[in-house]
Amino acid sequence: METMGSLRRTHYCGGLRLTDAGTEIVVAGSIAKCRDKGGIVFADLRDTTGILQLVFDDSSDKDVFEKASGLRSEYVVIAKGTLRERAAKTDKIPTGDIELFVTELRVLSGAETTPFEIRDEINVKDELRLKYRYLDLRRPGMHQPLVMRSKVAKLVRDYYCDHDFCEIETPMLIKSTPEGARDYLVPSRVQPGHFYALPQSPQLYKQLLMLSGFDKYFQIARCFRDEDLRADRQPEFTQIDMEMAFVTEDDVMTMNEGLVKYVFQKALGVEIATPFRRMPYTEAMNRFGSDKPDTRFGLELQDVSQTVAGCEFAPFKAALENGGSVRLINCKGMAEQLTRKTIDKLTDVVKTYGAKGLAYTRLTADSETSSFEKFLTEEEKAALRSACGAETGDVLLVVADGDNDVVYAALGALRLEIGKKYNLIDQSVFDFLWVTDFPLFEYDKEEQRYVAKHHPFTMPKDEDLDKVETDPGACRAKAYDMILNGCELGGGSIRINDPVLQDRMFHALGFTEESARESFGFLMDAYRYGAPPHGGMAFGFDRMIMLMLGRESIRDVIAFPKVQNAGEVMSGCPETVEEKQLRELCIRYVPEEK
RNA sequence: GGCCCGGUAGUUCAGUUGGUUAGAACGCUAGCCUGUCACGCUAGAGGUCGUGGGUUCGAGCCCCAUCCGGGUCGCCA
Repeated sequence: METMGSLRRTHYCGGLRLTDAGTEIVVAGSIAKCRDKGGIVFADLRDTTGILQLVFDDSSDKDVFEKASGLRSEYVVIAKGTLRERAAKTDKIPTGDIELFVTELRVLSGAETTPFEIRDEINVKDELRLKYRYLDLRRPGMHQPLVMRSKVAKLVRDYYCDHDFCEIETPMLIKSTPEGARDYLVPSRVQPGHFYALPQSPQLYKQLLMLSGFDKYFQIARCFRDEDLRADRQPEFTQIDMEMAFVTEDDVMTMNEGLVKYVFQKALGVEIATPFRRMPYTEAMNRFGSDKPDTRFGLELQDVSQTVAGCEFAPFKAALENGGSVRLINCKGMAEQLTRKTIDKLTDVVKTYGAKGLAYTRLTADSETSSFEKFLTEEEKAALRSACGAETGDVLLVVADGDNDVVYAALGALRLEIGKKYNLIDQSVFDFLWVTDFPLFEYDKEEQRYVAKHHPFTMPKDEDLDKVETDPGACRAKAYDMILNGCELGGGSIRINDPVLQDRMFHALGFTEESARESFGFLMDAYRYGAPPHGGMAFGFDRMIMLMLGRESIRDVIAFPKVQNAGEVMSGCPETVEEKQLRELCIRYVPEEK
């Protein structure tokens, strides 16, 4: 192993071109691959910008050539030499026209054989990649998302700062509140038996900053939620969080359309048309069965409850009697693709969302098969087919349930499944959309009460103000979500700035005076001293990067992600701690069972 | 907490109705090779079949339990 001696890097690999030929340079990095031909040695040098071929032959210094023969993958080197045009060029890498004829080589570190090859094309299990995350991150394809994160974070700061926003940090150790996601708890040593929570979002603090007169706030904030993971959900994640005073829904939406337009233009060179389309929540649910509809393809839902009312098919009858609905998707011209066997598989899909089954009618050129039409009269059958525009070649997929949420969830998921499976989705577009007019409350069947759909500080629509007590289910909120390609990119709302209205909200949510004060007393007090109207939103930063780069997993855009059990395989956390640490926190030590 | 999928050489995988010495490719090691770039040729090393029980004359294969990873439902104001 050698030191760098007097050598210092003068250039990075990736940007060198034929026009640089003839210059003497020093490059540094890792050996990606050696090709030792005996009399001539080629070595690909990789740094964070790309790859440059090093070359050694019998005109090389003898010691240098010997050193080159001993190079192995992932050795760390610094090399000085003359950049020259290649005798044999390649268009496989951007630097394929040139190579470095090395005159001085210093091997700064050896390397054992890595558990997997450091190349983009490899296919290795996630488990292994995550255990050796530092090696996984050496792959050029893994650099891209982290570089993009950095770039986008800067653009976000530029945009908001240019619009007079102030970036303010809020605490990471905060009070635990019972509403919403489960908190990560942190025990206090100084106050035994007392706990902090890690923030699920800077929500309350940013609202307080508004009534402190900061007017426009933003923060790129780490957030924590102790809930189960998904491909697009990590327990520790980053939000672009913002809030503005003296604004309406339109103002917040316009400001953030501008942000997205700016970021996509500067970071990807993609022009996004603004303003975005807007779709009320009820329309999104009725047409797409989802509050984050993927509007890049059709297969919209149709409500046929009226048409089949009175028919004798038991599942339809039961659904309608229980206040639910019968809805279907007409898969136009897909009768050949959606075979009986395929429909059986799709039935399993809807069942995971609580549907009891999937009724169908399949109209091929030579036959008409249906799981339910035999229970309908000829008139009812004709009425149903005409209501949904059924023609030869179509397949009707029908879900009926007494719970409309089940019908929406099942058909919404079915729609996505078919769209993905049969490539109906245009992958080349960024399809933005606002979903607006969310319900203020949703009924929690388990707790038998209304809970806040967004959060308890969300302002009701002006025209629904009197429904907060009388008809909570019909009460709409000044809340909006930004949807990109069927994913929730961000969401927000106008907040309640009237303490009286806030009291009514807490009351409607089933809080007693005491329990509301217990959790949110400081906030309620704050609003008594004068608060401007304000609202804002938050974006999932990780998810944004993921969607910008078309990645499948959120783990790809996070340097050191957690796995499904919320642990981190590389370091092995979470881990038990020493009894002494627990005693300091007055937490009883429970030895591990053998 | 539920459901589904996976765990066999360093890696990715194959492994028949349970049957002799568990295979391939890539990687790795050694030798040869002066224009390679998925270099080529020759030879070689490399395996507690995730773990623990059980069934059996015999288990990579069957059964039970368990651990690890992935997807998903619930959950995620």
